[in-house]
Amino acid sequence: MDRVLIADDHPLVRDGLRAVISLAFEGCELFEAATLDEALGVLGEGAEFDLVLLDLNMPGATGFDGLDRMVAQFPATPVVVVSGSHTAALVRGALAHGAAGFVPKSLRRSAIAEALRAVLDGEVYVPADIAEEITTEDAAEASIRRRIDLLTPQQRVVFGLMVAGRLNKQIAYELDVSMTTVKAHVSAVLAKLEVFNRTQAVILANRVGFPPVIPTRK
DNA sequence: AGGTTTCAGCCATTCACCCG
DNA sequence: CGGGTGAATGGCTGAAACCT
Repeated sequence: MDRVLIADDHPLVRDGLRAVISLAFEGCELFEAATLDEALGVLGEGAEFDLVLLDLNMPGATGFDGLDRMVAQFPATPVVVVSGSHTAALVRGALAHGAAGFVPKSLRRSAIAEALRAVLDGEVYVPADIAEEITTEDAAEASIRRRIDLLTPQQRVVFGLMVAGRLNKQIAYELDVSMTTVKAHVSAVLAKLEVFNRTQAVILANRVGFPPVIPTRK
């Protein structure tokens, strides 16, 4: 590893990363940036970088847009996200936006060095515990989708209206059937989704992005 | 025949309202 | 304020009609 850019607005964090990298990768040339524009400027100077360590929350960047801009402008440079928080959703989002790895700031020095080596070897690095959490979540969501697949077409329509927040009475009106019919469909949906009430069903729907049904009848 | 859709009837819970 | 009452709503079950 020859050239690394550390992009973080906190000098203390930059110092810490600098110490870890210079210890683990002897002779490595280190560059620093405190804002997103500064980081993009350094990368745009021409010389190739082996790695960028990017903080998601820097001046000029909110959410994943800083990562997006960097990946779009320098697709050949691996970007490792360095973050203070490390929820499964955040890690998943970072990877989806093109990050080559995710390193929590709470990680041990040796683990950070290992993570950077893994990325240099072409791997996508995620801490083991978070990877496990993501795998578990993926399995749970797959299970929800399997259960939703069991619904009949009419049950899916009713479910969609439930997700849209409609009462049984409103669903009955929208579909031009009796309320008891709607209740039967709702009961079938709850049984197939293995939940006890519509609130839990709607939560499952939102978790996997099941679309609400927008009624057409006036 | 078996699955889907529809319905009536029933019970439980929640909430607003009224009355003492 | 607390208890009784009725309406609204959610949910379950059994049964009939319909479709493939």
